[in-house]
Parts: sequence; C-alpha cells; structure tokens
Amino acid sequence: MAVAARREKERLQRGNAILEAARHLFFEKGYSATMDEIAKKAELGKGTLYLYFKSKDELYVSVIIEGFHVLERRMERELAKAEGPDEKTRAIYYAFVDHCLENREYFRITQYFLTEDARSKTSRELIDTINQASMRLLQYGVNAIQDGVASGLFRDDIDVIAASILGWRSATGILDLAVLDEEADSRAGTYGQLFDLAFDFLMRGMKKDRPSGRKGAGG
Amino acid sequence: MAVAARREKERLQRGNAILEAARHLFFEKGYSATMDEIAKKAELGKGTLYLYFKSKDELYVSVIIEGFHVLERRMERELAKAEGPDEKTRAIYYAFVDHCLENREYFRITQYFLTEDARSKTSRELIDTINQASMRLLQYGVNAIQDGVASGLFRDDIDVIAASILGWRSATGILDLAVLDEEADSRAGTYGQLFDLAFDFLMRGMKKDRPSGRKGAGG
DNA sequence: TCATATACTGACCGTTAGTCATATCATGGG
DNA sequence: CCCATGATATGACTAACGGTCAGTATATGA
Repeated sequence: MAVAARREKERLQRGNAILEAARHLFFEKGYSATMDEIAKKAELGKGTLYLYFKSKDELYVSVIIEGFHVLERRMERELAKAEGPDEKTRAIYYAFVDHCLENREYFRITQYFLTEDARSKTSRELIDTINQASMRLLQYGVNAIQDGVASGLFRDDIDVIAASILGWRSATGILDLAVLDEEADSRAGTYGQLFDLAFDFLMRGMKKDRPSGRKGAGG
Repeated sequence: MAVAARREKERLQRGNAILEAARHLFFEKGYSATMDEIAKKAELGKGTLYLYFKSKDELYVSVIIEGFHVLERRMERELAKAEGPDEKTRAIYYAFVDHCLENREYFRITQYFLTEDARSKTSRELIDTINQASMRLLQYGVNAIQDGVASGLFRDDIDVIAASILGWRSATGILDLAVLDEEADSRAGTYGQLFDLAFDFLMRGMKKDRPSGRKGAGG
C-alpha cells in the first residue's frame, strides 16, 4: 500500500509549489505581496495555503530559511577551495557578502523580518528559527578565525566569537546600504571598496603585529 | 489682527500634539500602531490627523526625524567636550551608539522604515528625507576623521568618507542585534564589548603604523 | 456502488489606512 | 446683538488585507 507514501510525496510537492510562488512574489513585492496573489500564482485556493503554512509569516520565514541554505552551501564550497586560515576567513566573509549581493532579494526579505516583526506582533518562534540559522552560519566564521589563532596568524588574546560577530555585523551594516541602493550593481564600485575596507580593518585588528614579517602560509 | 498668527500657533500645537501621541504609540507598538489609536490618544478625530500629515508613513517618518535631531544635539554636546581628533572621533562614535541604546525605540522604528518600506510601496521622498538626515550626521564623523588625518594621527592614504561609513555601519549592524535583544540593557555586557571592539579595530585601521611608539595623546 | 476519509475552496469576518460629505466654530460686518 | 462666511474638525464609509470555516470535490476500499 504505497498510498501513504504517494500522499506524502504529493504533499511535499504542493508545499514546494507554494513556496516557489511565494518566493517569486515576496522577491518582487516584498512583504506586501498578498496571500491571494500567492494562491493565484500557485493555482490554488487561498484556504489551501493555510493547510501547508500556518500563517503568512511562517511562509515568509520559510523563504528566508531557503536563503540560509543557499548561503551555507556556498560557504562550504568556498571553504573547500581555501587553504590556510587567512584564505578561509576571507572565503567565509566574501561568501556571505557575495551571496547577499547576488541574491539581494533574500537579504532584503530577511532584514525586513528582523526589524518590525521582531516586535510583539509575530511569534517569538519564527524569530528564533532565523536566529538559530544565523548562529549556525556564524560558526563558520568562528571556526576560521579559531584556526587563525591556533596557527599563530591571529593574536591569541582576541575574542574569537566577538571578532566573528563584528565581521558579520559590519558586512550586514554595509549590505543594508548596498542592497537598498538599486543602482549599485555588483561588488565593484563604492560598496565593493567598503566591503574590502571592512575586511581589511578586521584582519589588521586580528593579526599579530608583525609590521615586517612574512605572510607565509601558516602550516 | 493677530488672528493669522494665533492660527499658525494653534496649528503648530496641534501638529505637536499629534506627533507626541504618535511617538508614544509607535514606540509602544511599532509600525502596527493604528491611526485610530493615535487619533484617540491625541483626542482628535482620525480625519484631523490627515489634515496635518499626508499619510501614516509621513507621520511615522516625522517621529524618526525627531530622533535625528536629538542625536545631532548630543553629537554637538559631546564634540564640545572632546579635544583632539582621537577624542573627537571617539565622541562621535559613542554619541551615536549611546543615543541608539538609550533611545532604542527611535532606533527601532528608524531601522524598520529603511527595510521593507524602502520597497516600492512608499514614496521615495520619505526615504530620501531620512537619507539626507543620515548624510548630515555622517558629516560629523567625516570631519573628525579628516581632522585626524590633517593632524597626522591617521594615515593620509585612507578614504575618509569610506572610513566614516564603515564606523557608522559597523555600529548599526551591532545595534540591530543589541536593540532587538530585549534583555541586554546598557553598553555594559556583551554588546558593549562589541561596540568597543568595532571602534578599536576601526582606529587601528586608520592610525599610522607605530608598532613600538608610545600611545600618548597626539597633540 | 457507496460510505468514509482526505484535500481543497472561496465567501465571509474583523481590522486598517485613507476619504469625504457633513457638522462645528470663530470672525467681522450689519 | 445676529448672521453669513470660510476655516477646521469629524467619523461613517470604502477598499484591501490576513485568516477562517462550512461546504464541495476527490480518492480509497469494502
């Protein structure tokens, strides 16, 4: 009796169809895309959406979480190519920045949810989901910097977690500007310079003071 | 005939009464505070609100702009107390950070408006109003750093504007975290450490390399 | 063929930003 | 004093939203 299994498969497919319609519309119109529109795009009745997602917010957050998965895969990919803590730290930082620039809609909708809706309105649960996903990705930065400390590239008196958060939040702060600015296209131009500066200052801050030392790869 | 003058005065008073009611409610409930609530609090009919402010968004932004004025006065005050570019840079940075922490509601509602509503929904005009106010305040940072370069404290190959933006955006990125976190109270604790780290790395990045020199105030 | 369970639907509800026909009030001439 | 005039204030109304639920359609297995 493969009925139950097929049912399950169909259920997943429907869920994905809704998610896809939602992604398109949230990307296009932001949070103000309506459930009616999404239902229409998914070729379903509005009520059906609520069989798969408890609320508009839950659907919205599902799209956000998608974005986190995309970013995590990218980080893994870039990390695999990098050698040594210097490159790894750089790989994580720019994987984040480039992901957000190339998929600015994911970034935009994520940032939205973390402001107003963090207020009483929405369930704490959804916020926590996003926070947990953030912490998971932050760990990549922590690990890279930790390696840097272990290998002697970075000072051993730095707070590894604080430094990671700083890198993350500096990039996010700049991304807010860059992504809001419709004109600016890629990492080139003014914003690219800013991301580089942020990374440069972060590295200078962490590296051991070796004004004249060589930069050989730390074994 | 002082009629016109009195009318004008009354008009201003009404406007302020509405603004005050709006501030209280936006602070308490965020953007989801309703125009009906604000009207009730201001002891006016809802329609009256629309004689003084074109839309809910315009009223909301008016409250935001209030916050910018408060911050600017604080910057002026702190700047007056500071001597030399090191202290001045520090004064501007912490005036910003402390203002946002002590008046987190102003920060919260500002950040909200700069995300979702930046999308097509609202008039570009309102966004621009906020951007102009931001640029005005950014100038305080630019001036302080410029002084630092002129006095030889900072390297003369740094991009003064980029460095200012970096300080601003790093602080904002951390503030997003700190202000969202209901628990965290003041500049003490984990977040305080982060703000300090951000400032420290910024200064290290800008200062001339003097690995062995003394840190005495550069006069 | 039909009873039952499962999945879908859209008319409906409460709520909200914004509008506008109407009501209220102050002013100054008669 | 009284009333005509214009300025100001009002809240019932509309359209649009998220969310609900009574009812419909479809699939299953006896």
